Amino acid sequence: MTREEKKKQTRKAILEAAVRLFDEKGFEKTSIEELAKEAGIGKGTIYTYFQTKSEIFYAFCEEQLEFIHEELASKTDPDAPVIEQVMTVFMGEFLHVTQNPEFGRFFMQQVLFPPDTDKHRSEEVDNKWLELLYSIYKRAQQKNELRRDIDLLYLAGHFYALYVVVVSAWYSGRIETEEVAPGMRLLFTQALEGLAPSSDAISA
Amino acid sequence: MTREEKKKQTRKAILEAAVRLFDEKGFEKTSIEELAKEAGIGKGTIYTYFQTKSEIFYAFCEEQLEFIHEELASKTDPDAPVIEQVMTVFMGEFLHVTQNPEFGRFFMQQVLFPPDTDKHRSEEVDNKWLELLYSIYKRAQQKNELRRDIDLLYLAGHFYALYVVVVSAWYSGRIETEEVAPGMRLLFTQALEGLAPSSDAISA
DNA sequence: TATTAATCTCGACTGGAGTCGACTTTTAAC
DNA sequence: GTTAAAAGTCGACTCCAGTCGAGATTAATA
Repeated sequence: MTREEKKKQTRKAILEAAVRLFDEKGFEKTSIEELAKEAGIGKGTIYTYFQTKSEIFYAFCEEQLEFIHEELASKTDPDAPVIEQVMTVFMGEFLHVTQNPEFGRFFMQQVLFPPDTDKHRSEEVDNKWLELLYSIYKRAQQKNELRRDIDLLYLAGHFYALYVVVVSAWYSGRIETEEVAPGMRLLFTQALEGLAPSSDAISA
Repeated sequence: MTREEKKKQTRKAILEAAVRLFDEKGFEKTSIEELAKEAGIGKGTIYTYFQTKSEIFYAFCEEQLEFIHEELASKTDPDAPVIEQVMTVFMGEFLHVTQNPEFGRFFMQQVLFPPDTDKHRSEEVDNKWLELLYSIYKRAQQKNELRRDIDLLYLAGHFYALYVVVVSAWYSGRIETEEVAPGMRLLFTQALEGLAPSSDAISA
């Protein structure tokens, strides 16, 4: 069907224009009208493909996620201590997200505290992450690096929480870029000393 | 000076109008023009008192914080176990922040990931919280409920991180309202089992 | 191919945040 | 008290996200 194909092409054209413009001028400074022009269509047409500007943003994130996921999956050594794997993943994410700080800020805001309309979208993004992290935690549990009586979700939540607060501290200007990695490592270590099965097992 | 006084009055009038309208219709649905009308001044005048709409929001937060702070300070029993004190504070904050979910969502977004222009403002809000929490952690360290070799900032960051991730889970619809308190308690307990000085000291 | 229904496209339009410069009020100097 | 400058007030204006309905394009039927 010619019609279906055309729709897919148009959708792709919008997304490609979005990648180009968001990368160049950031999300907030790119207007829908510009985006439409860049994609070679009318403004109103955008809204038959995406309901809001932020929905375009989510689609954009999914593309980026796909990319960074592959990179990270290949970078992490499944036999390294869990803290190293988690550091690799989160530092990779941090560097990627803050490459364009404006984009990253919006990304964090939307994923952590989505408006009702975007809940579903933000959940999908989250789930992709959880998949990647679950495999790390599960393996660590099997290797007895992490307590087995803790639910994977709470394990994931615990580490994720620490990551978020570090990124937040960076955005608030409370820590500098070079303090991010050591700060994160310190928090993870603190967490591990409690999360580890035996009392005085792991330490920095 | 009559002029100074007048300015203070006008500022107060704007803030009072803001409290009324934000409370009634939420932040995003209150337009500056309405706000100006309610305060009995012109739209442009608002901008001589506050640079952006979100700055009005921060001033509003400071008022709210003042209020909830007093309430929480009186509610927390300094002799209770640290986990109880922390639960009281964060659950109090959670209930307050999510009383108007739209407001709370915006609040969390702005305080955690402020745009450059609002960094200073968001820091002030944070610092007020840290003051309250520091006193709890410090006392707990003295009572040997918390490890003494951990910097207060990292202690605070650790608990705060867990609070944030729970609120985020609630906003993302991953947990229901009645799961917030037990979820938070579970995470705090996990954290404590590592943060506590001796190996098997505290447990749920 | 002609006709009609369904679908898609568009840009003029609405409403709200933030700007700007003309206008008004206060202060201060004489 | 007059007047000039400084400070404050205002709403018309710009810019942008999102809406809407009129017009164009495609699909389906005969």
